[in-house]
Amino acid sequence: MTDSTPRPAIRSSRGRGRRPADEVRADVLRAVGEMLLRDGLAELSFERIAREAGVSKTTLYKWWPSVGALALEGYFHAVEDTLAFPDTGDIRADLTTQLHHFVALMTATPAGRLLTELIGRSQSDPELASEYRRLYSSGRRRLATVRLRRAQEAGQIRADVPVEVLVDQLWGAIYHRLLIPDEPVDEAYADVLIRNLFDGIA
Amino acid sequence: MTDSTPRPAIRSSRGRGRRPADEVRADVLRAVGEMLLRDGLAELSFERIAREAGVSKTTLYKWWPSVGALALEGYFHAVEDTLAFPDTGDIRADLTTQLHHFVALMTATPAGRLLTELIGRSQSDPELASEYRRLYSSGRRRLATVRLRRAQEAGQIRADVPVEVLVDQLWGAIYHRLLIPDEPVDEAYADVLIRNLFDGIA
Amino acid sequence: MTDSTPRPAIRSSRGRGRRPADEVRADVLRAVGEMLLRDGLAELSFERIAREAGVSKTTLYKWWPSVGALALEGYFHAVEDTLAFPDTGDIRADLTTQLHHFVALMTATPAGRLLTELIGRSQSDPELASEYRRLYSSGRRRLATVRLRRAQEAGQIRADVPVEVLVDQLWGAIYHRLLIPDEPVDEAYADVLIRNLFDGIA
Amino acid sequence: MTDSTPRPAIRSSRGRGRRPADEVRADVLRAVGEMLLRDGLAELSFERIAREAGVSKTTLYKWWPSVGALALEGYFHAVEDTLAFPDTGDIRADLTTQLHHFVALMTATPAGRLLTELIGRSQSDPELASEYRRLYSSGRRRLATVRLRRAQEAGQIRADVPVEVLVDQLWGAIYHRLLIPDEPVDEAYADVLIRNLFDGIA
DNA sequence: GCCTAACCGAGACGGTACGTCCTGTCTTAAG
DNA sequence: CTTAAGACAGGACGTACCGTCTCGGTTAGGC
Repeated sequence: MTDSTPRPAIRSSRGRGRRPADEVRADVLRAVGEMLLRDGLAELSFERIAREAGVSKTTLYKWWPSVGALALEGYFHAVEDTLAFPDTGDIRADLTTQLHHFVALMTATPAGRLLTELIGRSQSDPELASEYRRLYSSGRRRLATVRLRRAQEAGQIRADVPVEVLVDQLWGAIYHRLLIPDEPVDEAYADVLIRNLFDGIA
Repeated sequence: MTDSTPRPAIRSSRGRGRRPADEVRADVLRAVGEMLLRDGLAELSFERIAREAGVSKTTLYKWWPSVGALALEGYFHAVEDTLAFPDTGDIRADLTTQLHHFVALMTATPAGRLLTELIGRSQSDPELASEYRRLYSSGRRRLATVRLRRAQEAGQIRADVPVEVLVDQLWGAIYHRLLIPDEPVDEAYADVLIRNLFDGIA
Repeated sequence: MTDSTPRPAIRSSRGRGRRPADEVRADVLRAVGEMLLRDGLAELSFERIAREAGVSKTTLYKWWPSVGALALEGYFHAVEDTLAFPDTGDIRADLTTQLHHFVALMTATPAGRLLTELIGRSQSDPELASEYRRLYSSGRRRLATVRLRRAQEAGQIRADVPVEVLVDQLWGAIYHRLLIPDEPVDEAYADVLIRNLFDGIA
Repeated sequence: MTDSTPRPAIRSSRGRGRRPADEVRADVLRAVGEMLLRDGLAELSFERIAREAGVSKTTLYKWWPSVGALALEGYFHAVEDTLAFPDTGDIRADLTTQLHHFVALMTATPAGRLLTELIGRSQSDPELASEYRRLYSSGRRRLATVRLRRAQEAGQIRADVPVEVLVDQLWGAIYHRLLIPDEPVDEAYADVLIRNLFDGIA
């Protein structure tokens, strides 16, 4: 970490020759992170990123297939949302803890807006879509299913329940309200989600 | 549906003066509908719509606040997906029927892609977002909550369950898989959604 | 003169029905005069005039063939440059007087810029060109030739000199410097113009 | 003049990347020249030029400050009116020769209309005005004054005559009739201009 | 003094151009 | 030979204006 000053494009000299790839990547991701938090995904473009990061468009096109894909990487660089899944042995308590954290992250930090913007853009950016899907399936969804399956083995969830579906009915339900925000998202809402599933609604 | 030929702006005569507003609106919506089904939302732009509908950009900007908002109206003009909610008295059967229809619409017709693209774009188009929210809350979501509340009064759903949340845990769960398509969406999936809620998972 | 208040478009009511033609014309010319003096000819357009004068475009198109033609009329309404030609019997003195006045008008008042702008626009606006030519030939040019011809009859100018050419070599020379302003225009310049012609340059 | 076919953008292939600057400039000037001779200055616009030259608007805006400025350059590219000033030792004969050529150029070729249109537009296009002034002062006006000053040193013109003024009273007088065309412009007219000055009119 | 036709205002309409921004490809120069 | 720098063709943006036209009202002229 020799050079982490903000440096909003002072460079200006240093000629045009080759620079170490890692240095360039770092510059790009730092700039994208800043821009995401400052202006949101909508304002992002290869053009602006190149200008702000002091990097040529050629380089960006070489390493990232679309603005969205680059934004996704910049998002993780900037947000670093570590949603570790607790395991106290009580699945219902652990789910409550986790969903409360998730709701807080989505509603009280910039991560919420960025995430919905990323999902939004992925509807028309195939590169972003597949990358996002990859990260999501191997990340958040997997963490959840692993923990749920352990609870199933412990007899806290019925054996004939496909646990992946629970992910949709818990986190997916929250995403639904984030993406079409006509109803509030808060901890009470998360509690109801859990209660409905565990106690049944009949 | 007597006239579905492409018809790339035959008009061509009739001078340039004012035309009856209704005629113009009809031309626009017809063109947008065709373009949506043919190319998808991503290819849509005021510029292209104006060209294809034989309408001036000024007119478009006067009546619609954003491409997305216009696309939304064109979507309903083209798709007209009437998802009436059945009421046989058995809520669980009715939900199954409705969700099966919904799944079919989303996976077997162009409506699915258009819908997710619209939700996607609404993440960065406030005009589209508020219009979509308005239609959604007063449309699909309301139809569902009304039916669910009736079931609640009939004692088929526990009284302390806020029925709006069920919308998120049924349709919202489906939207989740449509928007982040890493797991399949089919009738069996819909059945599990219903079973989990009615029977509970514990 | 019942209503000569500035009135920058207060109207706002009074409905839409027919108004006396003279009242409308007066409103238009007043507004055009103001706009010309304020912004110059380049900023003028039927659209803006209609807005500022509280008059409909239909009316403007009905009475004036082009913006330039309307501007020309508005110019005379606003500037009212009465360049009467003196006649003391001494043509050289009278020319000096007249040219000094002309130079002053062109360099010290807005009339100069407006006039060159009008001549400029007339190069691409045939309606303005012919109207301007008509006014010019029957106005300034005629006043000058009449006075010059009288001097010729009085023996102050050689009989074989076509006096119309003198207009070009006096006022025309000044126009030249006004239209391609690479040399100064002042009273000394006017004096030299007269001296060159009367004394010869050989 | 081997290639004067219209050629409405044959290129069409070659992708979209950067092209050698000289090639692009040449395409632009050729197209502008053709358009000027075909349609005149009034029909010229950045939009049309871009379309016809197969060049992007960005490029035009980068290199030329206004349509007029580009037209001026295109004019010289197309017309190439070399009005060399003869020097036979007899200034009066040389002036006659030169003015006859000038009159012919202005009345018998498209150059005349283009020139007056350019001067016209320069009244409301500062970029064009300053560029035109620069070219005019360092070109035609300078050629004339240089030749006139030499005649003055040779005693053919009185020493106290500021020769720049003669330019206004000869060419300027012609411009006057070109710009406000209410009197004819021909060789006889040119002769009178010279006679009036050299012989005096008194 | 009433009615109706002529006319006006308001402004929507199809177009064209503006000047800016961004995309994805390509060239040139520097290292 | 890679990188930076950025020019290039293309296309969309949102705005302004043009000249034509529709619509709704008002007023004035004919009765």
